[in-house]
Amino acid sequence: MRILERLPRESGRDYALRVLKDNIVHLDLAPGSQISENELAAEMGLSRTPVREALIELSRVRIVEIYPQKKSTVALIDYAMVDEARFMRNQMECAVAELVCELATETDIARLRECIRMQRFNLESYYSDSLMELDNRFHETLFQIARKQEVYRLMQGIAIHFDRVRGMALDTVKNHRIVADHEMIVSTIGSRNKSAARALMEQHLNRYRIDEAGIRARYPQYFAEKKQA
Amino acid sequence: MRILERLPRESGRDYALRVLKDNIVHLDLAPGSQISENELAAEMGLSRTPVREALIELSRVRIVEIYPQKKSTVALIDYAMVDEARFMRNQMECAVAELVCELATETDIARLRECIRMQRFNLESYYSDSLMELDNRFHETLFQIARKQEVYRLMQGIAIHFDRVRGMALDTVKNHRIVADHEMIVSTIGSRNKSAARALMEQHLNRYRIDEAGIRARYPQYFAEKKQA
DNA sequence: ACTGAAAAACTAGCATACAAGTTATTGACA
DNA sequence: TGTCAATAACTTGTATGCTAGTTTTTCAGT
Repeated sequence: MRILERLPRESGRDYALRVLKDNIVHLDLAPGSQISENELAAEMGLSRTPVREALIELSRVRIVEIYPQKKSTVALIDYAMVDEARFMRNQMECAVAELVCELATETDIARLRECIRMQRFNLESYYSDSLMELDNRFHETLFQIARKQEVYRLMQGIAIHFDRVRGMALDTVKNHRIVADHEMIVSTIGSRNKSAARALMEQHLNRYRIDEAGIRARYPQYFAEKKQA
Repeated sequence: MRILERLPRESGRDYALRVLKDNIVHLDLAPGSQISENELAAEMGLSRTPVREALIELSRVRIVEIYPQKKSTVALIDYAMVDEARFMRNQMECAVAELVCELATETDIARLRECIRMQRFNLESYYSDSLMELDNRFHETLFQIARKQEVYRLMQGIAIHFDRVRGMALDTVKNHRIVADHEMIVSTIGSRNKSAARALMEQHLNRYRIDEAGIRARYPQYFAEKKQA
């Protein structure tokens, strides 16, 4: 497991959460692998309590499974879960895009353009690692403008299912395409064209579609059996 | 505070959660009131640990606010929060209604009709307390048919903000209206009419609109100041 | 070598003790 | 009576011990 640096005034619980999430999305804690409060606590230099609290929180979004008195595991990849995360994001982002057309002030739009400027800069300097971060910031800003920050937070909670498979995909998303999308979206927001904004957002989110079958073929042991309906 | 009966194999944490939620929505734990892990634990006959875990979970949906080393409080009513909960529900329910038109089998539709049958029975026998429960079951069934159960669970998490003000409203929703809505919705689902199902669902959810100003006037001390944007 | 039961080594849930920080109280002094 | 500092009484965060349940291991008996 990769142990991150603990931030200045970060609580033990938040630290444990951050470390666990990082290791889960990067597959250092493999899907299906068993995890133990004791071991994790020892590795992070904490006691069981904050680690346990973090695990409980992760189990709420079904990325960790706790079997009382037996064991806890990192959840296997369940495409039903991934689909729910994507579905929720699609619906909320599109609705937010429309709302932003109504609500955005000139200052708001300037903030969005600033996001995009940083993304462009990032593209040219080939630090493509952090583009995802800037991408997230752009979308979060949209939710802020629409006054739907809590919805964004909840969404991010289950988004970890999606993020985990995103990292496994072979064909990475073309980054310049993403930034170009952002520019068009902001432009339609500026012209207050709700239906266009929604349509562009829908198209934009579709770029993140991933090759489920390909990943499943390469890592069959990471996948849960499809449940019967 | 109202202490509920502990269920057979219910964990301490789940029990604490249930008791806390119940007391929060029924205002026995008033908005803004201070709560202490120690006191709550004593009242429920538990130790701090499970109570604390429950409080952490409630703080995730911002219905409880934890100020480390200072105090914890029941959140004041924040209409921004209520709006987010309603927004999320509206969007997801409408999208799910469309999905159900595609996915519902005859068996699924029979399940929905059974829900409605029980609601009708309930209407006639004037046990109107539990109609909300049956109403919830109907909507949850829709999410199950659409294979979006986790989305439903997340939604229910912040729905507590909405439920709390719902109980404070003077003019109660006309119950027979709700059941009639359900019947029309199922009927459009049966005919696979997506746009009609969405429209009916939107109309249906609008029946839950509440008189914000009226409640605020009666219970000003329960409300948070409006934040500056 | 195989079977099966006892025992040891795990698991997470819960209780409790302590630490670190904040607030309320007390009481001396002006 | 009023001020202010010491202190006591809270708060939540974390560590640790104990309980109850499950799994694994051990080892006797065949």
